[in-house]
Amino acid sequence: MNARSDDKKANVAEILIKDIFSGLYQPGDFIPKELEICERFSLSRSVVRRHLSQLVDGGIIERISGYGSKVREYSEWNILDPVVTEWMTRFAAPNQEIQREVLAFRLTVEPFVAMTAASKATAHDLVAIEEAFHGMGQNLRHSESSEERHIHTDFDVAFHVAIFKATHNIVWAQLSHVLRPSIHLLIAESNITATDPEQSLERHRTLMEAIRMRQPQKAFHAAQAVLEGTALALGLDPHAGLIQAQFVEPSY
Amino acid sequence: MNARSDDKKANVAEILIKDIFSGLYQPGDFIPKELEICERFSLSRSVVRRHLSQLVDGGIIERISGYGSKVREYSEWNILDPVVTEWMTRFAAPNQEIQREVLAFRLTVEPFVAMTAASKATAHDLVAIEEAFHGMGQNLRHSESSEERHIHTDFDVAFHVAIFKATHNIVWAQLSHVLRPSIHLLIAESNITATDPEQSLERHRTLMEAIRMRQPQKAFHAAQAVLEGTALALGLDPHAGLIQAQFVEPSY
DNA sequence: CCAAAGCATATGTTGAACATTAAAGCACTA
DNA sequence: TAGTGCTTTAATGTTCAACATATGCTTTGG
Repeated sequence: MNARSDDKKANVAEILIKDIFSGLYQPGDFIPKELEICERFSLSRSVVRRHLSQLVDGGIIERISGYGSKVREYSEWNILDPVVTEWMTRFAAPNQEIQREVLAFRLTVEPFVAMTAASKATAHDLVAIEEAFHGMGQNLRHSESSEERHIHTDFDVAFHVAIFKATHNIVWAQLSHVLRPSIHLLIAESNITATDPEQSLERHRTLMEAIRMRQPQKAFHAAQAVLEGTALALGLDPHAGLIQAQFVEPSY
Repeated sequence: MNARSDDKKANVAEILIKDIFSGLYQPGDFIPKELEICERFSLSRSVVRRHLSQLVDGGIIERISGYGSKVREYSEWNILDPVVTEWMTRFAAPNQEIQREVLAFRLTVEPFVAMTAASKATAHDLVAIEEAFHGMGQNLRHSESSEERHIHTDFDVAFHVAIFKATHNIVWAQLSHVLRPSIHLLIAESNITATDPEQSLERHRTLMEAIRMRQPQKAFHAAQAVLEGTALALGLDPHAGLIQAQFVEPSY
């Protein structure tokens, strides 16, 4: 009877996810059987099965009828599933490998998104972007407590998502929803280790102004600069696996 | 007592999806209540609820406790969810609007993927791409029966997926899984109406060679050419709602 | 020694009872 | 008569228990 079994409201899916992320259950391993989980958390089979099916939907586990539930290889996980990215944000923050992959993807995609936004953004979009930016500035100045930092991070995420939406393309808008937790993860991590938050804010301002002034190419480079700043704050090499720089320069 | 109610094995989720795609239930409308569905298809509430929750996961419907299930706006749909793309592939084929959206999605994304693949592809990746390409060529020459055409389509899909994988980025690789059904849809449709399959094959070869020769810019344009060919075969305007054209043209 | 039948166990499916929520109708009051 | 609050009604949400099916292991017969 540990602390867990007393908490009737415990989200079994999240507890299992934590155990999987921590390495207690590794790919190939089998997690406890349904009835064991039922007994341990004093839950009915229905609720346990519903939670387990969340893990199945996320590609985390594979259920073998009459045998058990096996943890799948990391490459099989649906990391684009909003539920999974949410879990990753909350429970797998220290995983450098995944951070690097997500950052590489964003470095490929976000400059292009910013460029599109620069040519498509309406006044309404600019309002959203500007509000997020001002929120970042406000909470930057007195970011003593961890709570203040959290608010700053929220505005930072809102800033990036607003740019995705300003493309007025349903695909990018959808991707922003999916990437949202990942963006949150990267920002939260980088803000902790950020050496110069003022400079980061200035990079964001440059990006915002480029979009406002309808300067796609400038927006492209400004977005790159923002993400490179994030990469440096994380101690990652921003140029690992990048190619679009050589693509853009000729157009100057 | 229509034909449907006799088919006990009818997949309720798919039937509802078909009705929604056909416009019988439009965004804002309410679909039939659980018990009505139960009676109409002679199914228990458990199975009906499980199917309805699939639609909820896909963002297709919103369930309001004590009231009903409302069809959500198209923009709310999780078109990146593999299940949803699968449905779109199978039930929305005649829907030009959705085809256009899917094509716009790929036209936005695949040139970037090809570009990344050109700088990242290993010899092993090239083998996969080349095998798919040769498979396309083989089944192009004697594509009399519909079965032969099906094989050709499979190789075509494999070709595009192999390029996604060649980026060696887990996010792009995941996106290829998600896009797979959509790619299949577009290719199958375009192959039927294709006026010049030889020319299409040649465009694929150009793309493959660009990746092999590590020429990111050439790969970018080659991927665009392939997709524009697909668009023309579908009778769609490849430049409708696209933005990267203005980005690419300066580099000519 | 091998193979087929049987057993034990774990997951899959179903139906019913009960709980919760939201809209609509009704009565009471200012 | 308009408005407020309670009751009713009908839908969705939750839980439980019984039964069905699949898998691995054991036993038994040749």
